[in-house]
This record gives sequence, structure tokens and C-alpha cells, in this order.
Amino acid sequence: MNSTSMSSLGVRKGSWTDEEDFLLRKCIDKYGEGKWHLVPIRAGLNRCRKSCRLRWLNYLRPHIKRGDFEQDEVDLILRLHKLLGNRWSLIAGRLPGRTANDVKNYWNTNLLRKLNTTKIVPREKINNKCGEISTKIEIIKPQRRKYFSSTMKNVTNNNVILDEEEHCKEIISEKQTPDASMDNVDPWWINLLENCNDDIEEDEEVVINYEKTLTSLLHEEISPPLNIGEGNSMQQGQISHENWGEFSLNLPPMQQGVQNDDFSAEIDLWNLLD
DNA sequence: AACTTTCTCAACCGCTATTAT
DNA sequence: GATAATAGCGGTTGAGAAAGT
Repeated sequence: MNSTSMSSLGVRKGSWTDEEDFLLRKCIDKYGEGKWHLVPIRAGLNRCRKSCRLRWLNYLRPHIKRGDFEQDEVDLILRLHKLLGNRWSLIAGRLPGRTANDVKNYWNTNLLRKLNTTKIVPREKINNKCGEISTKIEIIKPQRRKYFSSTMKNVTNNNVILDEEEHCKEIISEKQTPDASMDNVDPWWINLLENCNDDIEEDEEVVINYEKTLTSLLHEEISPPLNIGEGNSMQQGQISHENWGEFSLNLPPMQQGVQNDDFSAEIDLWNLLD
């Protein structure tokens, strides 16, 4: 690929030249990552900040792994995708040296095709008369965290917390009645756990722990996740939606520089996925 | 060898979330 | 609280490479 063009604003588009890579690398070496809006000026590049950021993250950053994905990486992608949906940056964060773009591309070209060639029965056709579920490949797609966005603004208000707790308890009790409507219930992590729950319904102990955890989360004093702060301008007491709402998985540690979405409560969701 | 089709992946675009003012 | 600026994400595109005819 070697085609370049200019945007209407006179900014270069298309493939990066070696010279541009050199300038960008030099700039990042000197000033560090971040402040992307300043990078084009600092580096003397006629590129937009997005382009610079993307080029760095996907190509120039040190220790980026190229080449085929190994079997364990594929396995991890499949598991994490089942859990997280198309949240490529989160998935990539657990794969050292891989970028979100790599993972996304790999998924779209390899894994998606494989999944499509296996028989995927539309959801409405899955349930037979007995309500049994045959083969089902369903991606759990977490909802955006508006649930937290709207509630976090009022976290100092205990009523809000209690309301959510009640709400959560309802969800749990509804889960025990199969036909209960979930129409109005959509916090993404509820979805996430609920889908995990498909695999664990036989295991009462795990279900109980799940309920306990949900309840304890809602009782827990709202506090910033433990591991924010490194290179993060977040101030103490502030809550980032990105940092909220992810349960910490027993997975390989996040890559440096990758946003950590861990939630402070530890749940071994790996077991739930098996 | 020439042409066509398919695949890969870097890059762009539009959007939302977050932060600063 | 409102608004603007910035950061970051996921979906999509399209040029070039590879494979097929």
C-alpha cells in the first residue's frame, strides 16, 4: 500500500512513509505518548492526531508482535470474545504485543469465518418445544456503560445505591423465573454474568457466589479501582466509567499503557467459561 | 502470461466518553 | 451545569498481495 492523498483540510492521508515513521518515533521518544493533538506539530508531520496515534499504537510502538497468532492466543481471543464481545481493546490488552486492530482483523478474517461455517442457528430457532438449547453460539455484547454513567453522578446519594441494589435483586430473582421479562434490565455486566451463568447453572455454589458478589458490589463503598493512576490524570475519588464495571478476571496482566478496566472485586470467570 | 477473484490488514471515519474550562 | 476540546474505540473501507482460473 503506498497511496496517499490529502484531506479537505490539507492533511496527509493514506500509507505512512519511512520518513514519517521516523519523525513520529522521534517525537514520541522525546515527549512520550499522549497529547496526541500536539504530536503532528511537535513531529512536524502533516497528519491528523488520530492518524499519528493509530500509527504509533498499531505499528511503531515497541514490542508489537507480528505474524500469525499462536494457538493459545486464538484460544484466549475466543474466550474473551465470548465474554466481552467486540471490545477489541480489552481483548488486546490481555494479549501481549497484539493491538486491538490486529485482534479485530484476525477475528474478522479468520475466526468469524470459522464461526460462520459452523452451523449457527438463529436464536429464535434455537429453542425447541421443550425449551432445550441445542448448539448455540451467541456473542455476549456488553452494553455501553450508560447504566453507570447515569448512576455514578449520584453515587453519594445512598438512595440511588439502594435503588440499584433492589433493581439487582429483582434481576436475580427474575433469573430464577425463566419467563421473566428482562426488557428494562440492561446494565452490561448483568448481561455478562447472566450469559456466563448459562454455563454454570448446575453449579449452585457458583450461582450463590454470583449473587453474593452482585449484592456486595452494591454495598461496597464506591471507590476508584485499585489500579488506576499510573500515567492517569484521574484524581482520587473520581470514578471513570472505563474503570468501573469490569470484573477482574484471572487473566494475564494488562499490558502497560493499556487501559485497565478491572473491577476491584475478584471473580474467577475463567471457571465460568469452561 | 494475463486476467479475475479473494484475502489481508493498515488506515480512515464517525461516534461516545472523558476532561478541562 | 453547559460547552468545547481531546482521547479512544469499533466498524468499515480500499489498496495491494496472493491465489485461482
